[in-house]
Amino acid sequence: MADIVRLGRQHLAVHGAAALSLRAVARDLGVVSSAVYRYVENRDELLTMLLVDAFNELGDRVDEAVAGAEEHDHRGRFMALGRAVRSWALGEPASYALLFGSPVPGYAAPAERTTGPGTRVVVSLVGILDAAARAGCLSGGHQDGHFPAALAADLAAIRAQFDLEMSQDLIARGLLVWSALFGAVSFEVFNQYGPDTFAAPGELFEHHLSVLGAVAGLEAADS
Amino acid sequence: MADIVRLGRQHLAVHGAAALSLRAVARDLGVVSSAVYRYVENRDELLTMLLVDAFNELGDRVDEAVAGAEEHDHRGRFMALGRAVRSWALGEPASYALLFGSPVPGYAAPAERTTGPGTRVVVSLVGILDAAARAGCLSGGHQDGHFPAALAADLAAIRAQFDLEMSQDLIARGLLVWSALFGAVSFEVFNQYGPDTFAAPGELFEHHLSVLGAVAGLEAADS
DNA sequence: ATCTATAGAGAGCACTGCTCTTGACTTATG
DNA sequence: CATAAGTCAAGAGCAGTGCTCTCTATAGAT
Repeated sequence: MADIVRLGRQHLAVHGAAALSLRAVARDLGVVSSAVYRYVENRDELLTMLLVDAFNELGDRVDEAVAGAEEHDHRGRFMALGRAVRSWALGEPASYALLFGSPVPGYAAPAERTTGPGTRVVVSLVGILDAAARAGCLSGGHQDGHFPAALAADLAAIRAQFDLEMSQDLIARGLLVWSALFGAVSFEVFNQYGPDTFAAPGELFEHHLSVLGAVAGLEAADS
Repeated sequence: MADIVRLGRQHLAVHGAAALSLRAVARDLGVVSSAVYRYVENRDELLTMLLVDAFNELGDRVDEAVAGAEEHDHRGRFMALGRAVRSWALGEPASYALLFGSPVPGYAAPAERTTGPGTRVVVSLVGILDAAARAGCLSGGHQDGHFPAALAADLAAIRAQFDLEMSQDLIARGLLVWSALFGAVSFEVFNQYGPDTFAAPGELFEHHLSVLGAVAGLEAADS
């Protein structure tokens, strides 16, 4: 019953994740509450459906945005990815909160159904960075070194898992940029900067993205 | 009734923010549910109490850590701040989620009671950065410029509000570092890196902190 | 025509936040 | 000392929640 997911998304957007009520969507569906249990195992399963739905929507937006940039403009692709994440998050704050905010109490996302869609953004990001590295467009730290042993092992494992060309240093920077990107988006979506601090949050984000690109090793195109 | 806050914190830590139940803390208090309404207006007011409590605990930890570092070792103070945030967050994930995760549905923190404690960390951070700037220890971007007008105005307003010496460029970088720090912590606390990705999350964080210090303009001390 | 699968209704259990009324106990006051 | 005021907690009750169970109506297949 696709209607259930549709109405669930609507409720999610209006009332937030933890207030998602099966009875309420049943009401909106014009049906008694017990009836929806024919189609949905659980409140948690509905939450999982909405979770993978949101993950895929975000992934689609990011893929579109990245594909819309020049293939060899690695920095442009990175900026497009960042902007896509931000604009989706601002447009769907409740879904964003479900994906990247505090975990819903008593709910654990089933890894086997969510890890695939849940990693699309980071897969896209490492794809961009590794392509830049292979093209020789990633500045800084071209060799491994000076990492503590355990961290070096973790980074090596990641490099092996994604079959990357990048040095450990660049992988570590990529991880920082990844978390920093979502940190910046979360601050904006969750209003962590304080009320009415910025008249132009988009411009601040653009600045952040630019600096993060440099941190990742993507040089600013000389304009 | 300090016991209510104490038991509330305990429930928060065990069951999470959105599952905080007045009836449950009343049960643990050995009292009927209506009785706690003598001392607490609301479920939301209990949440607010826990919120400012957590903000202050985090602020205390950060202040202690920063005070424990050499006054003129600006980079050391920054690293101490970051480590304090991370260790508190990992120790009190539910409180951290309440402060920096998705907003609790139907709950809006009363600004007049939370903005004070809620800004202690960022006040400490800008204090560190501005002290470094005044001491001439902040590298990069010593003059304003090349910002869009609206963003430049926002940054100028921040500089005026906190009476800062730093250039607009350094303020913008400080904001990025601020949000990136919490992004990195959130990724770790909320398990966003994926399950079992890192055997040594602390070392990765240490790396991130080091890079973020450089982004803010704090040069690594030559060792 | 009968049999079966399916969709939904309805009642019910245990839980939640919250309100209102009632009663007991303590303290201050005339 | 007796009475009035104030404080604390209990209990009932309302509306909402997730979830389970049993029952019924209907459409399609045999």
